[in-house]
Amino acid sequence: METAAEDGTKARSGDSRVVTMREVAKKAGVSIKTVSNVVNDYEYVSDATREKVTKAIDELGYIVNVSARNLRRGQTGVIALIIPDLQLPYFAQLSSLVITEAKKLGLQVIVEPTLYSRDGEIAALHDGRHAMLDGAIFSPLELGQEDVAQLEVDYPLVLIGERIFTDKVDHIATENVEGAKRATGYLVQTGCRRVAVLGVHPGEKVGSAGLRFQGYKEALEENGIDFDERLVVPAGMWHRSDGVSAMNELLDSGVKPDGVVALNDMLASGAMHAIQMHGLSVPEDISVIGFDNSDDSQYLSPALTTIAPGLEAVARLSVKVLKNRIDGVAPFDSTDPVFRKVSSTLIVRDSTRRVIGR
Amino acid sequence: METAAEDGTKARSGDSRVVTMREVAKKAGVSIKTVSNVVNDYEYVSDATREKVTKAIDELGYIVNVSARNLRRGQTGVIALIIPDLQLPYFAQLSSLVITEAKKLGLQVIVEPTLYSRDGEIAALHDGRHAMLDGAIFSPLELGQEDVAQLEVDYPLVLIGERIFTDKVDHIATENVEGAKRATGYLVQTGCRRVAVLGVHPGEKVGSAGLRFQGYKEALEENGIDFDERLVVPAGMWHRSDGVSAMNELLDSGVKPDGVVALNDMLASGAMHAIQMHGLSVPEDISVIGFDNSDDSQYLSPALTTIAPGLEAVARLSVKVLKNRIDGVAPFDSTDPVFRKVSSTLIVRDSTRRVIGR
DNA sequence: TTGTATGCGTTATCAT
DNA sequence: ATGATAACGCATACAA
Repeated sequence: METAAEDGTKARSGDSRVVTMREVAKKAGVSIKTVSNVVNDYEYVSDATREKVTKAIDELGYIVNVSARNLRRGQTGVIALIIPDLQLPYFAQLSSLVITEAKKLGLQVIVEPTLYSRDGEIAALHDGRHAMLDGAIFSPLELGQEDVAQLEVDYPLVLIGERIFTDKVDHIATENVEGAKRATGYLVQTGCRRVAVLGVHPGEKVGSAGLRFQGYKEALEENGIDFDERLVVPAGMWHRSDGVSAMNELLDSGVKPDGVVALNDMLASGAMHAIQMHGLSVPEDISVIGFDNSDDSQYLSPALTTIAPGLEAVARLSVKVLKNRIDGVAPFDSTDPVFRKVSSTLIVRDSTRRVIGR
Repeated sequence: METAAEDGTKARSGDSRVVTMREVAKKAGVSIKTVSNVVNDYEYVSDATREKVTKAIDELGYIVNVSARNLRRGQTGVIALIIPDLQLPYFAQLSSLVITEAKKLGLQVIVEPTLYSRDGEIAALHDGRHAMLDGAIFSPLELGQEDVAQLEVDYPLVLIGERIFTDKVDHIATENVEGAKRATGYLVQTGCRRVAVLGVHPGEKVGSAGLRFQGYKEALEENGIDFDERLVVPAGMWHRSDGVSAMNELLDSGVKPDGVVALNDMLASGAMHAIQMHGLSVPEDISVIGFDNSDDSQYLSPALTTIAPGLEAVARLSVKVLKNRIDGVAPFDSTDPVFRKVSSTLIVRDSTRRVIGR
């Protein structure tokens, strides 16, 4: 790459400062193919030759021309990451991790926010731009059961996240039911008996709200605690202000919970605020647990106990599977789609009471 | 792009489903050059020819092979966005906007987080990978006055953000002094007379803390209010918990402020929490104003009045300047570096009292 | 206004 | 183990 031209014409036309394989070959006294072999870590190159070539490469400051390589290979080394919104902490964190993992495998990432639109998701999947991408990682939000056909694309695609509506595509899933179950179970362990849940989407089943709510119910059942409808508070959005409203509603209704499972950290943050505004304290009067382990959950007052969904593993696995599909190599070169569920972890901080008897 | 091969060998070798310009040319009964002309919106193509070609392109589903074009042009159509941390809301938002703007100009963006390391910033600037990028937008954090030489790179580079330590490089700056001045001035307009400031970095001048603190002082002076050292609270980090500590410190020290300028929204969020924990109310007892207009500032309780730094404009301008530098075209094809300051806006919400007399 | 021919830098096929 | 050479698909001199 060179400096922008200063005369208003095309840059980098004349000055051929770019070092090519040919020049390296000449300097090292070998053929261009040998240089290529060294650059691509071809096995059968004598140590002596390899050394000579490496030296020439260093001295000339040669770097491969990715465009030429891509043209020749029919690949680009670039993958797309299709997500609802880069500004949501959850996805910002995910993107950050995917970028890191991809870099390790020599892949670059184009982040493509669909901004909560079904059309945006479909466009991102079918856009002609995919002709220049090697594959994609897709976190669906709006696409539903009826859109399964949209996922049949002619390039390697890996699904990530909660929704499960097909077994035809590679999928790295997060642990929603189990995570919520763990959260709820932990509150019970600490002595909570009247555990409320915040952020439920009534009627929904396959989304994160539905799955997490299911985990909550399963935990109660396993612990022999009766389900109480009055402790269930819906919230369409999961922003902090929704947590405030939901918690206020609950407290003002007269039901007195001793624990709260918020379906994400923002709701938890809002809930703690509302509790404190009611003159109650967290965790002495009411324990609060969140979900996502968002970056600032540790900076809340008190620091939030929460469930970490294992985004690192999601990023690592999804990139690896995709890369294997692109290269057509093991271990993911079977025709069977990969399905993998990443386990969640409980992060204990100060918004929950200590476990009894410790 | 095609599906991953399923036999463990290289994908897309044999099946030549890829449509080339040659095929389009044949189908349209014109030369390959003419197709190229149409694809690249060359001016002098007769309408009839253009129509024929466009039709053939549609029917064949042709899309240009970007690798080939890049190889030929010596460009890649990809720029880097070098930022400290994608997980910080401010940078997540910025990235999102830059990606959007770049897309409009046909550019793709590789986001490169440097993770608060000076070495990371230097590496990002000088990495050999830049050979395959057309240019970069860089938001420095750790690099300082003594590193100016690091910015002399051989590719188009646009600086963004607060720190100003060279006039040799294109720079789109944000309005720190003016923004903080506006924030402080607004509190005074609403009747505040004892305005505290949270998050100051003592001794620092060129960073955002220094500049924003300067704005605070200038506003007091212009409004004829005495500067009171006891109302200045330092905070090394700008997380929510730092806001809590800083505000607690202030309130416990006995000084009674009637307004608080927090140097960012996180600090403001923490400050409101501390105020409310002290049994005081926002804005009745104390007004609070933040800085950054972060995505969730509107969801705090009460919704936060804050300063929006105009990130949209930063994104738009920086991408535009960079694109012009890459192409070597007007209006940014002069040899003089561009310097542009983006103005900030006051966003009035509920954490500040109403302006008197309204 | 359009066509012909050449080369961008690499990798892959065949030799040797 | 290494070399010669033909593509890959496109953009551009230059010619017509």
